This record gives sequence, structure tokens and C-alpha cells, in this order.
Amino acid sequence: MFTRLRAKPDHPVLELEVLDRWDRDRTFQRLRELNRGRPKWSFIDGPVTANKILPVHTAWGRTLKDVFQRYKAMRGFDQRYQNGFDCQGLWIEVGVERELGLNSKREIESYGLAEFARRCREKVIWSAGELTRGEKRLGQWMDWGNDYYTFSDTNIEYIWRFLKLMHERGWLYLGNRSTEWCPRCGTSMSQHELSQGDVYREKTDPSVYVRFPLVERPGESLVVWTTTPWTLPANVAAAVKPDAEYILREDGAWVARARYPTDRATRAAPGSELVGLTYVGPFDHLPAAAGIKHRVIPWDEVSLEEGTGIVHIAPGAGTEDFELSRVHDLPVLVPVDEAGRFSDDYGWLHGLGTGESADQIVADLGERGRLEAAEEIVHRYPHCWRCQTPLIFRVTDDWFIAVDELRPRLLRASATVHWIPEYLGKGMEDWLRNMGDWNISRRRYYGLPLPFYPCSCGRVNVIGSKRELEERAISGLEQLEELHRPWIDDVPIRCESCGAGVRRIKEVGDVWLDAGIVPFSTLGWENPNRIEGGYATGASKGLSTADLPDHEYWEAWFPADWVSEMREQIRLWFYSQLFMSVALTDRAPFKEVLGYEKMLDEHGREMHGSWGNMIEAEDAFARMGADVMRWQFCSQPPDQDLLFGYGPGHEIKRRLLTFWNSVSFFVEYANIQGFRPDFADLSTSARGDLHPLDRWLVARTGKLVEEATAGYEASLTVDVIRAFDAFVDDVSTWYIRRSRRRFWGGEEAALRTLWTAVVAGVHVIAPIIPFLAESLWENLVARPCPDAPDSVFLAGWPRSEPYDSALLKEMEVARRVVELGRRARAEVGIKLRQPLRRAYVRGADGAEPYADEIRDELRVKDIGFDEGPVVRQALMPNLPVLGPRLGPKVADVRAALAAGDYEELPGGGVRVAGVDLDAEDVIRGERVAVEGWAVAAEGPISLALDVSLDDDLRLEGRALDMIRKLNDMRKEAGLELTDRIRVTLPETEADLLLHRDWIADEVLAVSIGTDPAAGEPRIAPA
RNA sequence: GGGCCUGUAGCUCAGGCGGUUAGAGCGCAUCCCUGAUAAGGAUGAGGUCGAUGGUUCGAGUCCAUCCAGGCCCA
Repeated sequence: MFTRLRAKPDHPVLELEVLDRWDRDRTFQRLRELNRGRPKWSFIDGPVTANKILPVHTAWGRTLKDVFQRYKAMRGFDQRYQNGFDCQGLWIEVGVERELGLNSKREIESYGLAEFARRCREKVIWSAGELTRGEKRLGQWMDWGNDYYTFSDTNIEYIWRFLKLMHERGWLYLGNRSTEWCPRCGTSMSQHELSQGDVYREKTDPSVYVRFPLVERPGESLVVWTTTPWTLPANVAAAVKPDAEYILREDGAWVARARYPTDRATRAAPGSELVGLTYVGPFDHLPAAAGIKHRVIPWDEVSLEEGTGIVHIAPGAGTEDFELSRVHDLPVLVPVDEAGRFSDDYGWLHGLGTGESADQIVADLGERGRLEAAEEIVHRYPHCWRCQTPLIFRVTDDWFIAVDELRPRLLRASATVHWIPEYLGKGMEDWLRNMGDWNISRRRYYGLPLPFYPCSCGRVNVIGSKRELEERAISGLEQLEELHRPWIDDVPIRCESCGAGVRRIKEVGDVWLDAGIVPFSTLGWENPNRIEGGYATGASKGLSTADLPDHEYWEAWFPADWVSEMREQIRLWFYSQLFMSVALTDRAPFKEVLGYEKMLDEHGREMHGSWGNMIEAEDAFARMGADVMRWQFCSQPPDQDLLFGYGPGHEIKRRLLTFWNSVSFFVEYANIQGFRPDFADLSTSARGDLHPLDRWLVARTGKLVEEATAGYEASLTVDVIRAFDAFVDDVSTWYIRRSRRRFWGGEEAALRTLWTAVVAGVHVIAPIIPFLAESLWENLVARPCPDAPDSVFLAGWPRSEPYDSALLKEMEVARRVVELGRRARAEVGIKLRQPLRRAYVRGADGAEPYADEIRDELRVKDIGFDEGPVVRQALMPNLPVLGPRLGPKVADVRAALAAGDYEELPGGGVRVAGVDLDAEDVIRGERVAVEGWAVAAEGPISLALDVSLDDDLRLEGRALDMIRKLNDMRKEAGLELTDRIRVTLPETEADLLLHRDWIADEVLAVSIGTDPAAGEPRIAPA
């Protein structure tokens, strides 16, 4: 017996049951054991930042990873299933800082770095637990507990080794450049951070015009424009556009003509004439600027769209300014410290912030007669994504890895990767060609400690491992609980050149080093021996039991066959992995990449907590269920944004319900009949005496398996979903609809065929909706078949067998005929319950074997193929043949054929528009049409329906009406499908007794009688 | 400014290699079915395929330019 299905699946309840069963039956462990030692499929999980609970957009990525791991496991591949967490960096610090109510680096430092680090670790542990809980609920199968944590000493050591190698190759250097800087956070912003949506927002700033008096030309001055007065004390130069025209106004001010076209000029000169002049700086009296020689420099990029056409240059406070300082060898004044406050060589400005200094600077310039004008401006300006503080530009010392030598090799490696969608490869190529040296240092606390120990002797010591640190340490090892600040900062080492004691730089590393090293650190690259628990080191002690494998293992699992992350990882994880991998091995770390776009809400808007349209994974699990979420993720073409929400979820539920109902239908009749499935039927070709519809379903199922398999192989779940959807539609609206009667009769072949079909459906969709699939597998296969695997995931993958595609095509035509018949009936308004005498069909090639189906479906007594009067012969040119042959003449031929202006030739050809055509040059669209009949036609197929009624037909129609009415009454009376009844008809319906047996059969009546007293039909249990 | 992607029905999207009347789901309208029934199904309305030009016998499809939106880089 199969378990009867409830009216609708309750996804959350069903899913929790399946999770329990997987747990109890150790299904995943057994799957891994089954595949152990078989061919490998290597997947590497990109670490999820452990600072949050599971968000739905992360659930998208986790789903795709799970789907393909499940699919590959069903195909028998051995896999690693290692999950990873990203545990360091600003993202982690942000949350902790907020929770602790800290608001600056100074506050963090006074809070205490050791305690801060412990809090960060706690945050990671909390988040790792939450994420794992959510991902398990999502159905993800991972080797939970053997996770990698990027803050483990092991991971850190691998990065150290990498950095040491970079140093040995001479690619590591301490450089400086100007970056966007948050004075509150005290660190620079990466390009990635700046590209977030709400970074640029409106801000009101001073708009100041300042005079720079020219030394060589008394009475004349340059006028520059700025919205950041705080940068003026750092001014060293003024830039003009050499080929632009400048004018000297009557008031002695030089400006660009284009900016002041109507001003009266006493002189005009090209910008090039001004180049080389020197001027008095705005704050030469302050110590910092003393002795600076201010020059006019040429710059083609000077804008004539705003300002004065003369640009104030402060290389310590602007990116382009800084670049210019390199070209023109200008001094670099960095006016403010990490917190954005003026340093002490700026005199009275000392200690002032960039914002609060503005008014005083403007006032001071005014008093000294240097101010041309001071206004206000509202413009878009970058702000810190986390604290909304306006960003400033600041030149800082940062550590870089030079990329130029590596660039061609990176491009070569990227070209070996199969990128899905293809444009990801272009994106990577574009990025690789344009990116600058990798800035790897961050002035923060809870991150990878950069192992750089620059000595005053000039030697930069780079430590490559914890052991090396221990060997060279002078002191402090006893307090080194893990490789993090503050502990690591208290381990000075001896310089390898001069023997002096040196301390580590304070900076930590870019988080993308942490993630990029993963293909090496987790697979044991160059690790001589396996180390038990080797990943449970440092901060991850006690969190993971993962071993550190040996080099042989790395050889076996590197590179990854497949990785998948969202598209922005091109510049992040895909990049850092590629970079490190090419640097270490000259190979790409992955063979195939599946990327995907953004998640938006169901109306296409960004999801924001404050907009109320954010969906929490937890809510989604409870309200729509994990299967529905997974389906939604998987039905998305990866090159388009995903519009996620409960609305689409509802639609998916209804589609799943169609499949559910099909299974339910099967279960009802299988139980009535006592049908016992044979597991062997799933792997052998169909047996027994098959009805044409059964043979069709067998072929249709073969097509499903082929299409779904192709979808998975192409990493395109959307293709799998489309194939499954179409299959479900065919099974439900054609096979079951057409075969109902055979199920009522308990036909074994029908039950068996439908069983194999729905089981195949369950089988191929299992990776996408594992819960529903597993639950149905248990009901349909595992319980009734003693020799079957107890989980669909232990059942391997269905074989793709050749199927009868000609049969599928024929049935397609038959269904088109039915469609035409329905259209014809609808047009004349004769309902399907009224039987009709006859139909003629023409042009339905291959449909004749299915005449019975068509007749039943259209409720006609008789059907004739290629019979009946032909009203006209519409001839169409066979364009693919005639086009190339006739050229422009084809238009004439087409018109003449359409007009019926042609002459038949012997042999089936025609003469038209002066050309003789062979039979195969034209397509004959013959149409049947009989006077007084209903007709419908589409393409080459046409149908005519005899709509005349006689008494016999009318009586049959009434009998059908009665059958329907009686069955309605059965339903209302709450009878089971097998209950028998007695029927009493009113005397007025006595003529229906002519069809007594038929009606009795249809309504399961043991007797049908009439009663003069009955005004309405009555039924009673037999 | 450069690069990538997208533009097809009210909405979300399909439309190998150019080929005759451009499809699906949802929504809408009308209806059918009533032994999957708090389900199921059919029919219909709705589209100058972003615009223009070109190649071609023939363009949603190929090419060029432009417009709009998104993303990335500068």
C-alpha cells in the first residue's frame, strides 16, 4: 500500500520530517561511503562571512552548490563537502564594534585588543552556528564539523608562506598612494566598498574660490576652486590645461575663458604659457608648507565644465593629485592623520578635523585677502558605507604585491576556465588587464597579521610559518595564544641581516588573502604529512575537527572541477584565488565557474531592511519551505537578476501541486488495485502489453531524463526545471487525462507505466527539491520495493536511454488535432458533453494511430483521416529550398501561390509565375470543409466537425449529463470511489434507461429504477 | 570616457544553424470538466520583437549606429 497524499503538500512539515529521517538513517554518511574511492569531483566552497544569520541571497548560492554536489553524488562521484567560514576583517569587526558601542579606533584600543579579538571570535562562532543551522534547514549536505575557518593558524600560515614567496620574488613592496579614507574607521576603503549602492549621497559643502598670487607677475593671481578647504594647506601646485585659453581679468585674476566667456580680459594666453610660473601658496606661513615651491603644471584632464579651469593640486589629499605628483615630482603633504585631524606642523589647525576646519580656513583666507568667493554647493559625495562619515582622500603607506609580471600568466590561466555565463570570462579578462598592484594591508585589528618585520637596517624580514616565527622570536611566545593581534605584536624577532630586534608592522591583511589561499590551505599543498585536526588551530581550536591533508591529497583534488559564487566575486574571490594559484602553481584553481547575478525583491527593487522588503531565510523556510526557495533559485537563468519573493513562491507551489496531484492520482488507483511496483522495472525497458499512450509516456520519460541530465551537465538548473515542468504538464494534462478510464479499470500496464514515469520525475528533480523528492521516493519506491535504496540519493542516476522521438512527434500532432476540435466546438457553442457524429481531419501526419484518443477526447463517434471534401488547396512555397534557387523571384511565386494562380503539373509539381516547380518545392495545405460543419485549421492541419444532432446523440448527451449529476451527488454524499449505490430517476427521465448499463457502470450503481414520485434523481448506498 | 549585459504580451521570461501565422507561465475575459475536485483543463483578447539604417529572396535572429536600463572599470 502507498500512503495516500494529503490534499496539498505542507512543505515545512514534510521537510522537517525528511531532515529527521536523513539524520536517523545517516543517509548522507552512507552516500559518502558509497562513493568513496570512486572518480572525484572537486568542489571548493567559497567561505561565507561569519557575521550574520543566513540571508536569502546567501541561500541562493548555497542551494546551487548543494544541487550540483547532490547531482554529482548521484552520478557516483567522490566529493569533499567541506564547508568554509570567512572569519576576519572589517566585516567581522563592524558588528562587534557596534555591539560594544565603540565608535573609533581609539575606543577599540582603549577597550583592549585582546578582549576585542575574543569578542570577534565569539561573533564568528555564533554566526557559524546560525549559518550552519540555516543551511541544514535549506537541505544543504556538507561535512559539517569539518569546516575550514579562515582565522585558523593553518590558514594564516599558508598565507604567510605565500607572502614570503612573493617577497623572495621581489614582488612585495611598501608603496604609498592616495585612497578614499574613512576618518572615523581609520582605514581606507576598497574599490569594492565604494561601489556599494548608498555610498554616494548628497552633501552640502563649501564652494570656495581662492587666489594664488603669481611670484613672477606682481598683481596677477591664479584663481582656483575647491569644495574641500581642508586640502588647501596641503597645496603644492596648480594645474592648467595647456591647450585651453586663459584670460587675465581686469581684477588681475587668471581664469579659463571657457568658464568666464563674458568677462572682460586684459590679456589672453594658452594654458601652456602659464606652466612653469610659481605662486605664493595659501598657507606658506605654516611649518608644513614652508619652503615648498608652488608651481603651475600642465594637465590635460583639467575640467572646463566646473570651477575656474585652474585646479588646486594637493597630492596628499587627492588621488589624481597624487598621480600628478609622481609625474611632476611634486612634494606630498599629508595634512591629516588617520582620524582626519591636522597634524602638529599645521600650526593653529593642529587637531582640527577636516569638516570643522572649513569655516576657519575660509575665514583665515578672507582676512588675508586671498578669498575670491565663498559659497555653498550640494553635490554627490562618497560616504563610509558603515558609519556614513564623509570620506576623505589620504596618502598612506600600504603594502602591495606587484602584478605586472604575473598579469600575462593570469590571463592565460583565466582563459583555461569554462565560465558560465560566458561573459564572466570577459569580465575577468577585463579586470586582469586593468587592475593595479594588489593593496594587501589594512590598518585594523582582527585580521590576518601581515608577517612583515622591517628593520632599520633596511632589511624587510618576512616570516613564512609559525615555526619560523618561533625560531626567530626574541620573546613573547608564551603569551601567543593564536596568530592574531594583540598577541602576535608582542613577539619581536631578530633581523636576519643585522641581528637587531624588530617588531611586526601593525597592519593586518586584506580578507581576500584569507579566502584566496583556500585551495592550498585546505587541501594540504606541500604539506608532507597529514595532520589530524590540523585545521583546528589558533582561533579555530575546538571549532573544527578538519584534518590538514598532505600534498598527495592536494594533487588529487586540485584544481577544483567547479566553483560557484555571485558575479561580483570576479574581482574578489575568483580573482584572489586565481592570483594566488597562478603565483604558486601557474595554474587556474578551478576548471569551471558558475556565476550568478543579483537578488532583488519580487518587484525588482533592492532588498533593504529599512524598506520592509527584506526576506529572512527563517521566515521563508516557515512560509514557503526550502524546496520552494530552492526551486525559485534554480529556475533563475544565471545571467539575470533573481526576483525573489512570496508571490513567485506561491506560483511555484501551484506548479509543484500539479506534480503532487499526479502522484496522488496514481496512489489512489494503485491502492484500489493493490498494485505492487517492481523496482527492476525502473532499470529495464518497458514490458508487457502496452497501450499506445503507455509507449508514449515511456518515450516522454526518456526525453525528460535526457533533457534534465543535459541541464545538470551544463550547470544550468533552469534547463532542468523547464524540462521537468513540461514533463509534468504532459503527464498531467495528457497521459493521466487520457488514461483515467484505464486506471478506473485497474489496468496493470497503465499503473506500471505511470509509476515509472513519476518515479523518474522524482529522480531527476531530486537535487533541486530534495525534500519533496525524498518524501515521494519513500512512498513510491523505498517502502513498497524491498530491494530499492531507502533514499533517492542512494539510487544512482537514471540511465539515458534512446527513446522513440518519432512517437513523441506523432502524439504532438494528435494533440494538435484535439486542440482544433475543441476550438471548433467552442466556436459553434456545442459543449464537450454532447457527443457528435463525425469529424474529418486532413494533414495530420502520423496522428492516425491515435484515432481512438482523438475520438474520445473530442467525443465524436467516427473520425476520418484525409477524407471529406477539400475546399481549397492552399499551396505554400518551400522557402528554404526555393529561396536560394529563385532569389527575388520567390516573392512572385509566393504571391501567385497564395492567390491560387497556378497550374498543376503531372507528378505533383506546379507551374506558377512562369516557373515549373517539383512536388517537393511546395507545401500543400489542404483543408477539409463541409457545408454546415464546424471547421478549424492550423498550419497544415485542418478539421471539420459534423455538428448536426439526431435523437440518439441527444439522448447520449442527456445520459452524460445525468452521469455527471449522479457523480456530483455521490461526492456530496461523501461516498468513497468504490462505494456502490442505487439510483432512482424521475419518470420524466425514463428514456435514459436505454443506457441503463452504461450509466450504472459510470456511477457504480447496482440498480437504476424510476419512480413517478421522484421530482429529482436520487441515490442511496447499496 | 572605455568594457560587459539587458531591452519580445499588463508582469516574469522562452525563442540552436536567418525561413512562411513570434511562444510559455502568471494576470485578465469567456467557457469546459466534475472518479486528481478547497483541484484540473480549454478557448480568447493582448505584441510596429527598444529605434534607425544595412546585409539578404527573406531579419526577433546577422552587422552598424543610436536610445533606455543595469553592472563594472576609469
